[in-house]
Amino acid sequence: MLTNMPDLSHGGDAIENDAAVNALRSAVMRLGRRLKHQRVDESLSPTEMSVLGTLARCGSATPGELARREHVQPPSMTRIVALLEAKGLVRLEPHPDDRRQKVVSQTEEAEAMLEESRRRRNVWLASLAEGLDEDEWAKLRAAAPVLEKLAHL
Amino acid sequence: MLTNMPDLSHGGDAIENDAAVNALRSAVMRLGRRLKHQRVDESLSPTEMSVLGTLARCGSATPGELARREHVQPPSMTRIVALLEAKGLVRLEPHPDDRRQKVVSQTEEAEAMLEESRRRRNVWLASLAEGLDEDEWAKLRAAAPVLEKLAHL
DNA sequence: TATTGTTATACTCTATAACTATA
DNA sequence: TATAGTTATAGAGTATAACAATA
Repeated sequence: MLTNMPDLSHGGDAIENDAAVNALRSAVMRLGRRLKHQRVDESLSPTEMSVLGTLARCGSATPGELARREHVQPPSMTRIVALLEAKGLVRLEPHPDDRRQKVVSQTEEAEAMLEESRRRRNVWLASLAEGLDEDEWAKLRAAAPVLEKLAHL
Repeated sequence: MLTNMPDLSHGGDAIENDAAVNALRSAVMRLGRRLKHQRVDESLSPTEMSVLGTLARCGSATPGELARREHVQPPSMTRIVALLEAKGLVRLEPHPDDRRQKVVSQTEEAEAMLEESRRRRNVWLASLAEGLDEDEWAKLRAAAPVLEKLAHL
């Protein structure tokens, strides 16, 4: 009896890809938990950080866009944006064309905080670097953009 | 004023490594959320799946070992193991040498379920494959073991 | 009538603290 | 006295359902 592998259109690496996805899945879950603990700012959840990162890249976005981007339901994003606003990290303005929507953008405080957060992450990075050799780091650097693409595919 | 980069011992890729970690962090958070939704078995949490995966690789382990491996506190692992046992996916036996400890191992049902889960993941994989080219998959395959190493470093 | 965002509520997962049993 | 595991409890984060306002 033949194994039931997917018939991927681009070639014969289906089995290797499957093994990679297996490894990825478990690594992503575990790393996610560690990242939660390694929080740079104790008062900011991972998703809040991620939203700030998105705003830093995109400038501004509506709550709905942010919810889709972060793969979170709209009510959850309402709460997250409200918390960020209460901390003075985002600003909410009315949408110019559609009075149902709002426009969320980051404040100067957020920008400063992201800079500080980057500095602190470097400490964690340096401690991790002990355990990886240069070849492993190279593989990580090469895969990072692919993982990002995968995350919002 | 000089930027405050960490002084990594192995060479001059500190800046690239930092960028990679940034990308990794946000990708891991987002992918984690998507994986939660893409659950193969609706009744199994990501950590439960991860524990089964560990048992499949290691044969058996004590609750304490599993907790350390999954980066979860002992009480959480107690609950997870109890749920898995209730579903008939793991078996608990007394430790041969130490009557405080227990030995957790997977059942035949778990093995069958993991096989089915692998099959279903392939469907998801195939749909994702549309968005990645062969070069990107190659980078992912190369990085997968490094991510696993990072996850339990 | 469809869409954006919000409110109210409940659920899932994990953590901390206190406890039991064994080493 | 220290360690493995458990019980009880609380908290964080997210989801679903029902609703309001606007398109």
